Amino acid sequence: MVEKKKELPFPRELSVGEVAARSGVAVSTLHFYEAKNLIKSMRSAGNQRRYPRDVLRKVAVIKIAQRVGIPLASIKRQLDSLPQNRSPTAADWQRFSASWREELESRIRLLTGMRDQLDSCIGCGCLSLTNCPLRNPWDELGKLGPGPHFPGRE
Amino acid sequence: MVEKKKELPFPRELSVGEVAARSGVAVSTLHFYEAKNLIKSMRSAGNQRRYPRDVLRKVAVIKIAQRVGIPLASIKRQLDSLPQNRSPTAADWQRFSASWREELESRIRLLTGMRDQLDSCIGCGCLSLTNCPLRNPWDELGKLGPGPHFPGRE
DNA sequence: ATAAAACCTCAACCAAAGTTGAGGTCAAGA
DNA sequence: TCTTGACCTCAACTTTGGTTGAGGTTTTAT
Repeated sequence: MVEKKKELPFPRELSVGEVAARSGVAVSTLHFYEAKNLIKSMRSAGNQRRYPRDVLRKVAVIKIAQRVGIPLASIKRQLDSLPQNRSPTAADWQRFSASWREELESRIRLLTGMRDQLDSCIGCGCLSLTNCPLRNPWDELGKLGPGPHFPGRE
Repeated sequence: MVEKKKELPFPRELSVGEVAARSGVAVSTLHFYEAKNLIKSMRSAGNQRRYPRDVLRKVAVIKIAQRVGIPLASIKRQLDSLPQNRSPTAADWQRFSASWREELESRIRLLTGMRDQLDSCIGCGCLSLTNCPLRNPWDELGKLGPGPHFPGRE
């Protein structure tokens, strides 16, 4: 029996409007992401965008990474690192997730360090130009957030 | 005895280059801050900027607030709220410091909430479109960071 | 068959936080 | 005095992450 790939009616390709509606981003944003090579599309006979369903997950990943504070350029590098011969697996996304976690940890450490410094500044009435550690980020605070060198970020 | 204000040689007015050198920001940045009304200057006979020494503290405050993540427009609103009849006191700066602390707290709460969500995402292999709370910021995470409404921020 | 809704491209625009450059003036040391 | 360095203004450019609009085509529903 030759297993012909049938056109299943349900998981068919999505139009840009459908992706926008389902992912919650504007159509213009999808155009923008495509221009930036974060996502790509096939085209219909009449040149309209057609997306595989897995674009929804990609857009979700982009939005979450943005919420973590990762710039699109870095997200693109991460997406580019996915194997192109197959659809990304849960393990692939988990690698992303893990690296975001490191980024988050480091940002939290940095902010917490600042908050604690701010506490002593409140206490001592400082912000003084000579001795407030908040003045020069290269000191104690710098040590708190040298950053685990987020993949693909310079 | 009439107390004539003597020109003290030491705390004299500073040129833009001196302020740049001492505060660590570029001259162009000082111009920019002045254009945005964050700082102001007197002018010499030849139209060059002359700053009172206290501009150094103001610039320091701006830089620290920026490190906390506060946009210049909000910083300006805070600076504008200072009494203009006298030089800012330690108590004035402490109010700033306290409000930054709140801002920091709220950002830390937000990031921590995200990190914890991310943990469960790593655990469950999710990022799934249907059940990952990271997908819709309006849920649990939203509640973590309604923000104490940072003064002068909308 | 036709009209409305959705889509296309390309260019321009927005905000934030500055930087860069052109063309000209001011001030300080040799 | 004269030259160099520091300064002046104003306009344009940069980056990030998009949005808006004009002018034209495709798809879909009636």
